[in-house]
Amino acid sequence: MSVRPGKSDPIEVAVDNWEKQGWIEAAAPMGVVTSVMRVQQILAADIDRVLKPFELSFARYEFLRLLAFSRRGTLPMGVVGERLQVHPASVTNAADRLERDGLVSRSRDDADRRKVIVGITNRGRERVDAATHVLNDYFIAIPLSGEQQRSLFGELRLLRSANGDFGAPRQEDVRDD
Amino acid sequence: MSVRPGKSDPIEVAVDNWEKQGWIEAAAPMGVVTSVMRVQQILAADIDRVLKPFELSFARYEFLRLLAFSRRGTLPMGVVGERLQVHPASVTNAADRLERDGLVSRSRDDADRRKVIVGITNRGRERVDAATHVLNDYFIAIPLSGEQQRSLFGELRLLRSANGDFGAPRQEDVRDD
DNA sequence: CAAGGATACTTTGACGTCCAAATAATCGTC
DNA sequence: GACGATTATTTGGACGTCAAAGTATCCTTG
Repeated sequence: MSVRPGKSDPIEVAVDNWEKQGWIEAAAPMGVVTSVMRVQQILAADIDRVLKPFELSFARYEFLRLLAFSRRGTLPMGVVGERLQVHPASVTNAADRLERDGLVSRSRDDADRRKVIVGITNRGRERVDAATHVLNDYFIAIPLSGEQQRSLFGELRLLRSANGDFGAPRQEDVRDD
Repeated sequence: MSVRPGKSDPIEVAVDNWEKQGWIEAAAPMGVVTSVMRVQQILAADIDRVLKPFELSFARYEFLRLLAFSRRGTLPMGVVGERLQVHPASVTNAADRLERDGLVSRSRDDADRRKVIVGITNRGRERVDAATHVLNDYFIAIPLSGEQQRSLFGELRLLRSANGDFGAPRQEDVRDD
């Protein structure tokens, strides 16, 4: 797992330390886990930077993006949390902020009045489309070959799968609004 | 990039949506980025759970681990931030908490009295060793083959490298104390 | 049809992390 | 010695996460 001369990669140093301690089995996965954490940190920082001019966090961007893709541009709060895999309180927080900025609006479901329906506004659509455009430029610039991307995606998918991120397709997931 | 029957993986759905919108080039890297974010979230939650009995966050664990590996068990604050790639304020925060718990102690560098030296206490060593033991069990249980781990590590390393995470080996990195 | 349990969301409060900016102390140098 | 650079700390704010409590509504059961 080590590379040529100039060690200096903090994570490789850590892996080496692990092996020196005799934690052979754990060394490689520790390196993988630490790498994921670090790469996430890098990506998050980049994305925040890209999204800053639009006054969107990644979480709020994903929220808007999800609504924009839905058939009617509206979804119940619960479904949003489910799709985005975030805590209900986080959904409420994000919705509060988006509503304050006039990018979404809330209303009650007539059929089930417990449900709160969030809908993207025209302003929200413009905002998220503009942001997506710039974000896509960033994505495209990521220095991985198609093959590397497929491989990486597949391995990460194994980790997500192990966590039960997407079990058998559930009924609720068939429809999209 | 799609798998067999039961779609229902939110990220694959997003990738499909991207492609349907005609954002072909950006679809795959978007999926990769989103996957990294999601996997980090899963790992962080797992690790927090594992570390909870030791009253350590992952950041504080890494802090202690770093000190425990250093020759003298002490490092200047600045070096800690550099190795762990975190903001100075975060280092101070973590050190405050660790000091409060009696796991590290602070003192001034005699040679350069601007520098604050943090040192791990015996209590800190016991704590981090115990935590490492349990954490290693978690790492070993990660469901990836050796080959997959190497591959994953390498691809993540490309992303870190692109960010300039570990350029040419710097002088400061040669020594370890 | 009334009661009780489940469901959907919100609210509040506590944490943890990150960043920016201001402050303080010290070092090196001219 | 004085000035500019370096090293930490402090403060305040923005976010995201979680737990727990609360409200409103739905649905089933007796």
